Parts: sequence; C-alpha cells; structure tokens
Amino acid sequence: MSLKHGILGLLNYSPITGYNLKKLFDKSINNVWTASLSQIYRELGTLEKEGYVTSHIEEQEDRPDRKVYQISDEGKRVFMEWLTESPDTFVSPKRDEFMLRLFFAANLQKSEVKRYLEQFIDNREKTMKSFDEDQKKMQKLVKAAFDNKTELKEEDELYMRFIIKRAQMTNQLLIKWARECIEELEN
Amino acid sequence: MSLKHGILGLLNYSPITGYNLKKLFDKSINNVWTASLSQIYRELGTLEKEGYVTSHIEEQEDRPDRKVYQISDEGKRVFMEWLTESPDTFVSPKRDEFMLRLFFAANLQKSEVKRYLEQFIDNREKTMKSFDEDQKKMQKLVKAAFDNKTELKEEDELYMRFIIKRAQMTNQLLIKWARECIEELEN
DNA sequence: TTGCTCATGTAACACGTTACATGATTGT
DNA sequence: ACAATCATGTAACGTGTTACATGAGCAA
Repeated sequence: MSLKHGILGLLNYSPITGYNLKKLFDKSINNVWTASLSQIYRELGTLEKEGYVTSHIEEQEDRPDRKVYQISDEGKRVFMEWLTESPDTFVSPKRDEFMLRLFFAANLQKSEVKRYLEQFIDNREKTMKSFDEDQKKMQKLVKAAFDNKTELKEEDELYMRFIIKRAQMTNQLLIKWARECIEELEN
Repeated sequence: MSLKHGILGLLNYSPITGYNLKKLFDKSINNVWTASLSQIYRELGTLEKEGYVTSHIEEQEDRPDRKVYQISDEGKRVFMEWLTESPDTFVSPKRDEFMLRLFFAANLQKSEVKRYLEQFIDNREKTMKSFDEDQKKMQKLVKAAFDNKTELKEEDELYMRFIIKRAQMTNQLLIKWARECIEELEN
C-alpha cells in the first residue's frame, strides 16, 4: 500500500522520470522502502490512471525521449492525507531469510553456524563503511537526482539524519549481537 | 521464496495441521517471518502437489476433522538444501511504513512528529513487556503446538534465545533512538 | 567488441492481504 | 445471547520478482 505514497512523496519535491525515480529510491529511502524499476513503472501507470500524477514527454536529441511525471493536486491531497492519519502499525511484517535460517540452525553443525554468523558480520561491517560515505554524499545525491532543481529544506535534512542514524545504530548493534552469539557458540 | 522453507522446517519437527501451523508461526518465527492463515493453506496445497509434503485426514468426534500434514523425504531434502546453501543476501528488503512517514516528515509540524515518535516509543515499550513474558513461555508454547509429541533439542533452544535476544536488543535500541530524535527536535 | 548507462516498458509468475463461507462447541 | 475457538478453505485483488525486448552512445 505504501509504494504509492513513497512515489507521491518524492514527486512532491519535483517532477521526475521513472528511471530517475528508481535511482532516487536507491539513494534515499532504500533502507526504509525498497522498489524495483518495473514496480515503479507499473505504479506510475496506475497513479496516472487514478489521476494522482500527470506526465509529458520531453524530447532529447542524442538520448531516448524521457517521460516526466508530475504530481497533481489530487495526488498531493491523498499524500498528505496518508501522512497525517495515524498508523495502527508501528511494526512492519518481518521477512528475514537470514534469521529464518538461524531459527532452524539446530539442523546444522555449530561450526557451520559460526561461519555463517561471521559472514553476517563481514557483510554488516562493509555496509557500515558505505554508510559513512553515503551520509556525506546523500543530500548532494538527492539534489542531483532532481537535476538540482529542488532545494531541500533544513527539516528534510534533519529527518534524513534520523533515518541514517537509526540504520547505523542498528547495524552496529547487530554486529555486537552476532559477536555475542559466536561467543556463546564457542562454549 | 522462504515461506516454503519456513513451513518445511516446522514440519520437520513433527506433523501438524494448517491451523496449528499458523499458531506455531505466531508463537515462534513470527518476529522473523510472518504468514497469514490463507497463505499457509495455499502453500501447503502447493507443497503437496510438488510432493514435498503428504496429508491424511484424522477424524474427531466432537470437532471438525483435521487434515494433518507431514514432510516427505523429498521435502526434507529440499529443506536441508536450502539451509545449507550460503545465501547471497544478508539484508532483507525493507518495507517500513513508519520510517517512510518519517522520511517525509518535513511536510508536518514538528510537534506532530514529536507526538508520532512518542507513540512509537509507547508501542515499543509494550512489546518489551510482552517479550519478557514470551521468552519464559516460548518453549512450552512451541511444544504445545506440536501436542507435546516433540522434544526440542538443546540447540533449538539456543537459537531461539539468539533470536529473542536480537529482538530485545533492537527494541531497546529503537527506544533509545526515538528518544534522541525527540531531544533533537526540541532544540 | 564487450559491457555500461540512458530510457522505456511488458509478461508471467510468485507471494501477500482481505473478505467471504460454513458450522459445531465452549466460555462469559 | 454473544463471542471466541476449532477447522477448513476459496476468490479476488494487490504487490513484488524475474526475465525479456529494444536501441543509441560511450568508455576500456
């Protein structure tokens, strides 16, 4: 239900093509809401039928034409409606394959599980590094995705920081957790 | 792709009905992998067609008949195959509506956002309490879901503890994170 | 010359959600 | 009397994934 609102929310900053919208997703809300390119194209089509967005073709000389989408007043209305209504769910449905495997880990050798947790730590440590870089570049990247047409508000930056902070904190915690698990396994 | 393996993994302990499987999901892997009853019924049907599970009807006097599902050798094989193969993804796709709203929070008044974060904290504190209780009851509940036919291994309990511990740790962290966000908002 | 980026999508399938249908028994 | 639990599912819809198709330009 919320891919819709994610798209409307981003269009609310500035018009953009489907292709660039995907890149914007990856750079901004990716650790909050994921979407594939084909999902985005489909959803844009639906939103247009429903009258929440409009589109027009922009011709380019050397490259393929681009179809630029824009949010409509009606779209702004439903977006704000969604944003204002208080949600009944603060916890989202969980689908974590790594944890599912761990749940059934009694079917494996302890040494295998240990190796598995070590891989997990490796993986998390790598994303920690990329976070540090991302954080510095993020606002620039977001602006670039909008072709520098849009200025972000001070508050936008504040909330982006909140989100990145949460991702960093949990990441660090998970590394700690996995280390403790390994320790316990070794006894 | 992994509802399949979640179901096979649980059937690997003991035969069970679809209805009880749902309850078992809720009591055990719910904070790792969620499934609805109709999903479970459908998936059991598919798994039976594919030959990974078999079923037989058990008649009961006072209550409706129950259809008990059992894992086949082929099913055990694919389950172990999945469990042993090393996954390329340690991070699962994210779909967190609460965080998506926060991303767009610059469209709201700061006071609203604050109230919103406070609700989030409330919510998390409640689940903290229920965790404490759950942890004590969990193994009992899991055994009960299998009609006490199955003894859990020592290691099963170990990995269940790992999972609950992670949930507790992240929960606590998120409360801390939200408090820090509120503080920053107040400046 | 091989592959990446730009740019658009369609089609088929897999998975998840919501609503509906049935009907007996047990607890408040 | 009313709601919850036991127990099975179907149908329709909504969302997510994967593979395919097209075609120009640019860099190693």
